[in-house]
Amino acid sequence: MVELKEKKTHSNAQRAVQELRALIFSGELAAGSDHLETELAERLGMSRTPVREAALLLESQGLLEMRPRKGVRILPVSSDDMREIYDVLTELESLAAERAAAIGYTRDELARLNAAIGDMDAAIAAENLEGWAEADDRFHAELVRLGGNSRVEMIVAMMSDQVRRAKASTLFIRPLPVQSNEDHRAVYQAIFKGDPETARRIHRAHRQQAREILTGLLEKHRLKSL
Amino acid sequence: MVELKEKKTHSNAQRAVQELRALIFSGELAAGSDHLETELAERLGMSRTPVREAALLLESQGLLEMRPRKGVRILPVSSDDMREIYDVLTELESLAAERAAAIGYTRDELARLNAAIGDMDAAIAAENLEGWAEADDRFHAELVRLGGNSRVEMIVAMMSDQVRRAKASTLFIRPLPVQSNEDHRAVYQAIFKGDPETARRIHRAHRQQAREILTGLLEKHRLKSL
DNA sequence: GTGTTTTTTAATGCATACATAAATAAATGC
DNA sequence: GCATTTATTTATGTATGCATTAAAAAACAC
Repeated sequence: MVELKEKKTHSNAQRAVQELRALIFSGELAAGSDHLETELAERLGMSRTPVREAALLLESQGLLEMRPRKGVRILPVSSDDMREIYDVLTELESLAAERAAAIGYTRDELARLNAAIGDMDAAIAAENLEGWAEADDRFHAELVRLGGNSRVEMIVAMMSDQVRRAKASTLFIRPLPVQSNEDHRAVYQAIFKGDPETARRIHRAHRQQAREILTGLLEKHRLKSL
Repeated sequence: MVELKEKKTHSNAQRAVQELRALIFSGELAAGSDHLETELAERLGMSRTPVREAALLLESQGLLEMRPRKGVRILPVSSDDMREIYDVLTELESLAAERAAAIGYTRDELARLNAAIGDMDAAIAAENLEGWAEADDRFHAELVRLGGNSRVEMIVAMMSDQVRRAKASTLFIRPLPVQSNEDHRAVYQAIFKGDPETARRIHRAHRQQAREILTGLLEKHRLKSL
C-alpha cells in the first residue's frame, strides 16, 4: 500500500487538537460521552501519544476530562456552568470595551467591528439564525481583540468555546435578538468617541441581559446540561 | 541496589507538575532560562514522557513555553504582562466580592477571610513582609472562593501564579502596605452586611490602586521583566 | 576573512512495549 | 442463592527506541 505523502504543516498533536475540537463541536463526540484513548487514536489515525497530549490540552481548556480507566469524558455544560461562564465573559468583555474606548481607534481600525454589526442586522432581517450567531461571535471576538489584553483574549476564547455547543442547542428556542444590535451599535459609538465609561456600562448591561435570557431559557426548557 | 518502595499516591506526571512549579517559584529554574526535556527528566528522575505532559500543562497555565529544539523556556513576566494580569484580577476579584456579598455569609463562614485581615495587621506591625504577602494571598484566594464561581477561582489562581515570582522580587522595594488593610476591612464589612455594590466598588478601587503602585514601582526601578 | 554549501549532531515528536492496577468475571465457600 | 475471594482482562502511565529535521559545525569557494 502506497502512503500518500502530504506535506505536514502541523504536528500530529496539533492535528489531534483541531480534529478533537471539531468532533466535539459537531457533536460527534457528544457531551457526557466517554472515549478510550486507544479508540480516539485509531479514529485519528495516529498513536496514543499525540492524542494524549491533545487531550491534556483540551482538558486544561475545560472541554473534556481525563479519568483513569474510564477514558476521556466530553464535559457537559450545566446551567450553573453557563452562569459562571457568562459572569466571566461579562466582566472581561466589559473591561475590553472600556479599554478599547480608552485606546482610541480610527474608523478604519474599527471596520471589522462595524462589519460584524452590519452582518448581524442583515442576518436578523433574513431570519438567518446561524448567520447571526456567527456574526455575533465575530463581534465579541473583535471587541476583545481591540481591548488589547492578550490574557483577556485567551480566557474569553476559552469560555466561548465552552458555550459554543450550548449556543447551537438554544439558538432555535431563542427570541430573535432584535434589541441586541442596538446595544452593539451603542458600544461601537462609545468606543469610537473614546468614552470608556459608557462603553463599559452599555456592554455590561448587554451581557447581563444576555445572561438572563439564556439562563431563563435553559431553566424554562429544563435543559440542565448540554 | 535496593529500591525504596514508597507508596505512590501521585503519578509521575503529577509529581513533575508539582516539582517543576516548585523549581520555578524558587527561582532555580530562572525566568527566561531554557531547559531541555531530557535534562528536566533526569533532574526529576523519570523519563521524558511524564515531564512532557507536565510541561504541556504548565504551558497552558502560562508559566512556560515549549519551543521545538530550544527546550522549555521559563516565561519571564514583563511589566506589560503585569498590567494585563492585574486588569484581569481586578475585574474577576471585584465580581467575586460582589457575589460574596450577594450570597450573604455568616460571620462564621467569613472567619477565614477575617483571620487573613488580622494576620496582615499583625505582619505589618511586625514589619514582616513575607508574612504580610502570605496573608494577602490568603485573603484574595478566600475572597474569590466565597464568590462561588469555580472558573473565576481557576483563572485567578492561574494569574496569581504568574505574578508570584514578581511579588517576591518587588516585596522589598514596596512601601509598607498600611492603607491596604483598611480596604480589606471595608470589603469584609460590605460582604458581611450584604452590600454587593459597595463590596465591588471598594475592592475594585483597591485593586486598581495596587496595580498603579506595582507598575509604577516596576517602571521606576526599570524592572522590565521578572 | 566572509559567504555558501555540505556534513554532522542532537532534540524532539511519535510509535511501541510493557508493568501496573483497576475493573470485571470466575470460582469458591457457606 | 449470596458473599467473598481469586483469576482474568484491559486501559492507562511510563519507559524506550527511532525517524525526522533544525541547528551547529565543518568544509569549501572566493
